[in-house]
Amino acid sequence: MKMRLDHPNEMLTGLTGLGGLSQPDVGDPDSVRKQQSLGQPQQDIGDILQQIMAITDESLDEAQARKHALNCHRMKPALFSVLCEIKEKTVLSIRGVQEEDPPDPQIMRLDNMLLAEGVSGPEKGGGSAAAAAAAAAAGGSPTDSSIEHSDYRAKLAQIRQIYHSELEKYEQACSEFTNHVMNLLREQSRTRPISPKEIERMVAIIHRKFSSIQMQLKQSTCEAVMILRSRFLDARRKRRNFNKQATEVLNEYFYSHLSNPYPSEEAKEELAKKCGITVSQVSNWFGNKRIRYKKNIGKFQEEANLYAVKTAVDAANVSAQASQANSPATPNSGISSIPPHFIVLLK
DNA sequence: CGTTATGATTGAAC
DNA sequence: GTTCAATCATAACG
Repeated sequence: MKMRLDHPNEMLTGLTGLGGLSQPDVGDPDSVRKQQSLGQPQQDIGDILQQIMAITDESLDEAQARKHALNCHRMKPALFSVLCEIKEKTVLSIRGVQEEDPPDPQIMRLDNMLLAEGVSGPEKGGGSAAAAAAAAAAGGSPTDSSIEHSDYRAKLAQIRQIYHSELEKYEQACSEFTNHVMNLLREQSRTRPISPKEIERMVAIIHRKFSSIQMQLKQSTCEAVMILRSRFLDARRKRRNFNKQATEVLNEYFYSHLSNPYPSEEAKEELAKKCGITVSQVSNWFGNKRIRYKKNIGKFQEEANLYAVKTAVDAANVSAQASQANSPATPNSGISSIPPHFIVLLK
């Protein structure tokens, strides 16, 4: 199975666009420069670009020094307060882009499924519980089914491992990136006003972006699990016949209740226990048997006679004992020739 | 091989 | 929910 997982870096590039979004143009380096040369004629843009392009490693120190000088400029506090004022006015327009919806229904759905499948959640113990339940549902003799499912479990564990390592990677990348951005903002807050709310908003944006990637991961993991399930757990692919004794028991019941071959829930449970199969398998068997018997009664005649004799003997024994004990029991089982309305009266 | 038997699944019906 | 009918996919058989 191939897991299509997008690399975190891809979204990092996408995030930069979002980060700048709706950010008022009050604090870029350009405006700082303008503050410094407030009284002088406007500098040519080309000039500035030239300066930027001319920056080299050696000039970085110089730039740092200039920045420091800027911070210590006597006009700085006053300008900063002006910026704060502007910001105060524009901050109103920023609001309203804040509505959140933390309980994303889709991610909840995926989470639930991964949990049910044993991919997320507790280690091995919980993981094999789902597999064990599936094994029980698949039925068959317990000897060979465990071998098949060990393969399944190994594959599931593999998916699980990939899922968790990817998840961890994403989380690490997310916190790293968040830290980076926060540091950047904190650094910038020395030259432009940045409210804690803004930082919060930024962090929220980052987290949202990362959680959308997480959802992709969860989605593809779910897909992989579903494929695995259909490959290994689709019992149709590895059908095993019931053992002889089980079919014996089922046939016995079927032909001894031929007039009404519909076992009740309790009867099904008992048959299931006797045959070492599940209740739904019993239901399947009776469903198949009824339709196939009806379709070609002739073909089953021999079988019917065989079991009829068998149960007739049993019934004879039972009724003999019963009639010996007390009142004549109703030989209601077997190929009863008593009309339905009499049976009703006898109940 | 092809054929038949058989357990499971699916979709419609009640 | 169950049952029927058709169908699928495999096992068992010759």
